[in-house]
Amino acid sequence: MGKVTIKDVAREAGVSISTVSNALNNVDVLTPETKKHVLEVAERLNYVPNLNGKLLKSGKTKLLGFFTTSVAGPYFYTLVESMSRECDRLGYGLSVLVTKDKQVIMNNILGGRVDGVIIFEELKINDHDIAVMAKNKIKAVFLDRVVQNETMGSIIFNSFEGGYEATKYLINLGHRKIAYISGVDTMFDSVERREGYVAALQEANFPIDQDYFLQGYFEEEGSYNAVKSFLHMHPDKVPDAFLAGNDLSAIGCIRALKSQGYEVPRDISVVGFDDIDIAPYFSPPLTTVRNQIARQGILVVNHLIRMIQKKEQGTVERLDVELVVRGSSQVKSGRHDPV
Amino acid sequence: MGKVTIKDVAREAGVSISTVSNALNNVDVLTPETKKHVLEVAERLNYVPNLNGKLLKSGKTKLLGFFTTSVAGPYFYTLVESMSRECDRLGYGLSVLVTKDKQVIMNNILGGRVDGVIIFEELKINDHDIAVMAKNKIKAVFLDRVVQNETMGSIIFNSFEGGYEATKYLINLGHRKIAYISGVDTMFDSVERREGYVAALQEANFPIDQDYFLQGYFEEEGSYNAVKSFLHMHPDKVPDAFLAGNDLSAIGCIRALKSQGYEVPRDISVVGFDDIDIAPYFSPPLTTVRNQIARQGILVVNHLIRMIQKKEQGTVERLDVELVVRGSSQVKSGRHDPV
DNA sequence: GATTGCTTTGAAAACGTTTTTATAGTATGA
DNA sequence: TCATACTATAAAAACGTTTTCAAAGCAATC
Repeated sequence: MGKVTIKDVAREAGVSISTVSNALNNVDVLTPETKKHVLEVAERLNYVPNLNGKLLKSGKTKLLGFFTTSVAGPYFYTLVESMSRECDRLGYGLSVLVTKDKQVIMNNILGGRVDGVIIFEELKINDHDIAVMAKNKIKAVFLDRVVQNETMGSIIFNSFEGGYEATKYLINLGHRKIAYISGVDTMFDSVERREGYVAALQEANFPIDQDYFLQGYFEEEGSYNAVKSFLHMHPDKVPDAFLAGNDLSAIGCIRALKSQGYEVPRDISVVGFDDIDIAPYFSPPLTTVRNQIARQGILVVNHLIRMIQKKEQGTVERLDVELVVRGSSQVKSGRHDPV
Repeated sequence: MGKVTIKDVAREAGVSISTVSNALNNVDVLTPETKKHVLEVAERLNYVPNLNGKLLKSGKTKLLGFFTTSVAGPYFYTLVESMSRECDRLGYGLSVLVTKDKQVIMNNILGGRVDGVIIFEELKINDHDIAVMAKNKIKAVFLDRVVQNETMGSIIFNSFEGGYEATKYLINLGHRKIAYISGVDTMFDSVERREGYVAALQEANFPIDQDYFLQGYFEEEGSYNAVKSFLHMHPDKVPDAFLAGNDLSAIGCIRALKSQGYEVPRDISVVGFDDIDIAPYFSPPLTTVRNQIARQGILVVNHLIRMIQKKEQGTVERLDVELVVRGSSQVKSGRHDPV
C-alpha cells in the first residue's frame, strides 16, 4: 500500500521525520547505525516515498512530455522508443500526449505537469504561442521547426541537404522530369526538402514545373491518390522519377505506379525519405535519404534535460542525412509508356 | 511564469485563498460578482494551477503507465495513439516506458510513479511478480496474458477464435497443406492463435505436421527468413496456404514467396492477423483477422481508471475478432511449382 | 572548568493546493 | 428585539515530502 508515510517510519524507528528523510536520501550526516536502523524500518514497513510530496517540494516532476498530433507510422515509433529508453536511462519518465487540439497541448505545457516538452505538431503552434511559452520559461525542444531562445531549441534533420542530394542523384542518373511529393505545405521537413529539390533543379538549369509538386500528406494512401490522379490528369507529362517526401509516400507512389502498369525502377525511379525500418524489405527495396531517427530521439532528450538541469541555453542542431541507394532507382532507360 | 500561485491571486483580488480555490473549482457558494472578479484576476495574472499541489492533496498522480518491451510496429502505435487520446479525454496522462529489463518495469510499478499500469511485456513477468504486485494492490491491466484478481485484469483478443476461423476459412477454400507462422512460443496471442489453428485442422481430420510450425517472431524479416528457409529445406512440402501470426509476418511471408517465384494468392494463399493500417494497401491487399486494436486501447484505459477510481475488481475481457477477406487469399487452384 | 566548535538529531517551515471549520454579516421569524 | 438560520467569506489544517535552522551532546582547547 502506498499508505505508509515518512511519519510512520519515523514513529516506528523512534526518530524524527528529518532523520528519516536524510537516511533515505543518503545525506551524509547521520551515524551509520541510525541510518541503518531507519532503512531497516522503512524496508520492513514497505515504505515507498510519495512522489507528489517529493515533487511539490522540489518543483520538478522528473517527467518529460512528448506532445504530438500523431504517433502513427515508423518515424514516430522509432522516435518514441528511442526517447523512452533515453529518458529511462536518465531517470526521467516520458509522457506521451497525442492530440490535434492545440489548446490541450498548451494547457499541458503551461500546467507544470512536466519539466520540459518535446513538440511535434505540424506548425499549428504559432509565434504567439511560442512567445507565451518563452515568457513562462518553458523548456522545450521542437522536432518540426526551428526555434531558439533562452529555454527552447530544436533538433531537426538537414532536410534541405537531403532534398538537394537526392535530386542531384536522380539528375545524375539521367532523369529530367522529376516530381516531388510533399507532405503539407506547412510542414517544416516537407518544405525544406522541396527547397533542396528546387535548388538542385535550378543548379542543373532544369525548369521548375508547378505541376510536378504533388501533395501526399506524408501518408501512404495520400501519396497513392496524388500520384494516381496526377497520371490521370497529365498523361503527357509522366515523370522520369519521383522524389517522395517520406518513405510512406514513396511506398504509396510505387503502388500507384504499379497500378497504372509502370514498373519501378525500370520505368520510373522513386526515392524516399527517412529510411524507415521496413524500407530495406520493401519490394523494391527503397532508395531513400536516411534520417537518424533514433539519434534524434536521444539528442532531443539530452538537450532538454540539459536545459532543465544545467540551465543551458536552447540550441538548434541539424542532423546529417545520408543517401542510401537501394532498388527503387536506376539509370534512366527508354520507357515505353503503357497505354 | 509558472510562479503565480493561488496566494498571489488571492492577494491581488483582495480575497482569501479558499475563495480563490472555490472560484476556480466552480464550487457553487460564492456570489457571482466575487467569482467573476477572482476569475478575472486569475486570468490577468496568467495563473495556472500547480499540478503537484493538487495531486499531493488527492494522493493521486493522474498518470497511467504503459510498460512494454517495444513500441515498434503498427500494433503498438495504433494502441499508443488510442490509449493516449483516451487518457487525455479522461484527465489522465500516459507515461510510456520501453525497456526489456523486467526489474526496471517492476521498480517503476512499485515506485508509485503512476496510479495504474498497462503491461505488455511478452510474459517475462512471472507469477511471483504478479503476486508481489497483488500484495501491494497495484492496479494493472495486462494486454498479453490473462490475469484476474482484486486489482488486476486483462483486455485481450479472442485469438483462439481467430486462429480457428481463419484456418477454417482456408480449409473451405480447398487448401490442405496449411502452415502457421508463429511469433515466439511464450507469446500469448501467438500460442492462442496456433491452438485455434490446430483445433480447426483436427476438426477437419487433417494431420498436424510439426514441420508446418514456422517461427517468424512477429516480424517482417523473421517471417521472411523462416519461410525462405522452409522452402529450401522442404521443397516437397510447399504449403497451399500460410496462416501468419500477424500482418507483418504475412508481409514477410509474401515477400519470401515472391522471391521464390510464387505468386500470391494465385499459387499460395496467405492470411494475416491484426488488420494493421497498411493491410488494405499492401499488394496484394491482405486477408487478415481483424483485431480491434484502437478499441483495446480505449477499453484498457477505462478499465484501469475504473479500478483506480471506483475500486472495481479486475476483469478479463476478450475482444471479438473478425475475418476480413481481401486479395491475399483465394480458392485453391492447380499450382505449377516453379523450379 | 568554561568556551568553542563539531557532530548528530529534532523541530518547524515551506512547497501549492483542497477541504474543513470558524466567523462575521444578514435575513428570517416570533 | 432578540434568537435562529443561513450566506458569504476567511482562517486554518492537511496532504508527504525536503530543507533550514536550532538544539543538544560531546570533545577539544585554553
